[in-house]
Amino acid sequence: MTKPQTTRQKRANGVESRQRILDATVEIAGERGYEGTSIAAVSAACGLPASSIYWHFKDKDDLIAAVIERSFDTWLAAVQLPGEETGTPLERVTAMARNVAKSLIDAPDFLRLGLMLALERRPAEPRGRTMFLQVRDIARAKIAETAEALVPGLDEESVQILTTYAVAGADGLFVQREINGDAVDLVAMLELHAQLVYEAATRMAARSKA
Amino acid sequence: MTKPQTTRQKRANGVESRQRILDATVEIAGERGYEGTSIAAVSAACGLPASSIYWHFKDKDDLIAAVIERSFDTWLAAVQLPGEETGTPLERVTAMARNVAKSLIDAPDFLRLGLMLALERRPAEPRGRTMFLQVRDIARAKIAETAEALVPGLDEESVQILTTYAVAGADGLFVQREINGDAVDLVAMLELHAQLVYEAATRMAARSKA
DNA sequence: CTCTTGATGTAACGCTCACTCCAATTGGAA
DNA sequence: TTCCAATTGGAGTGAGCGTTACATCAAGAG
Repeated sequence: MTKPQTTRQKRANGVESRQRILDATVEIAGERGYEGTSIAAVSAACGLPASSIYWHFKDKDDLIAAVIERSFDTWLAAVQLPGEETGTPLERVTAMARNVAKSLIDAPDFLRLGLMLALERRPAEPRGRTMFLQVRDIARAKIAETAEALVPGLDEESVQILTTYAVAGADGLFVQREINGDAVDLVAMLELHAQLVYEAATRMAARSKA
Repeated sequence: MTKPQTTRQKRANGVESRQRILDATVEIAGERGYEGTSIAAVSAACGLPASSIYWHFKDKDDLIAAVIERSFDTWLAAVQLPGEETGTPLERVTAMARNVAKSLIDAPDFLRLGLMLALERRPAEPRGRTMFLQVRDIARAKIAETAEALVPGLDEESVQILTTYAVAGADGLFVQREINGDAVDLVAMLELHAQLVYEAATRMAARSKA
């Protein structure tokens, strides 16, 4: 997900410029969506001319995809930081939810922009949308994995249902917070969500064994 | 929400034209979002020139707001149709969730376009977004009302938490279905959601009494 | 028939869009 | 010093945007 540094490049501020362009883009795209993100606006926000943007990125599609990629890296780093891997299964699930909540508060750009792209269905699907769905599947797979590890005895279908429900709850609560702002206590809500999902999981596992 | 028919107007197809414009707009806006919805595209889709669109609607903002308004009416009619008002509280909540699921499958435009508008945060907020948030609060109030009626003993804060969680689950599951298509059984997932919310509610009520 | 009003058709307006061309600058390599 | 390649600056492209002006048409009213 990060560029290999084959040749040392200190002489010009190319790398820094690239970051500044991405910073400006994630801000604007997170506010106005794909179509609403104009190259002129990005240029004004980062202080670099349009030609520089097109030197660093092939086209607008490429720029948006790069933003998704980088903001996913940021979010993934935030969500994986404190690896609380001790305690009861319920405690571990709750800690996981708390991490997700904090990371979504600290780095909301990834999910906000991603959901906007995901809801749009234009004829020629932009690369950014595909990229979002791909990295989202990675997160989904990790959740499924965790479910199987912490709640033994779950059949395949139950895991799928629980995973879908878990992701949906996170998405929905995130949307609520985006709409209502700090009035929504994302940490508390996601902890509640984790608890409810965990209970549903244990019940499904018990039913599956019987 | 609907126009009063003061004078009979049979001579020209004005009312029908208005509907055709709204139909075309909801289709395009549901695919491409606010900025992606061009008057030219709407004009091509409904077969009427741009001037007709501007005769029926003040500007693009007005057009999108009208689409939100009409699709909310459609959705509200769908969700209120079969008034299952008998049975245990859990059965009633589940029936309610089933109605919501069916209505979202039959008339997804309202929520899809609304969520897209809600996630966007442009400087000059479009009327369509405000309209969506308003009608969404209506739905939210109805859920809170139902919670208090079916689960007595809930304090104010618990009602707010439960309502937020209930709406978030519906939003999130809807998004999942928009992304993954028919692979997501929206009816089953929302029934599960209703069950989990109901159990959480009874537990909160019990804890509140103690 | 004429007059009025609702509605459509045609053609443009000024502006912004994504994108390109190319000259200028910059700093390390030779 | 000369050269080269990585960037930047700025002007410009045609296409599309939202919106408007205005002529035109259909039909009920007088």
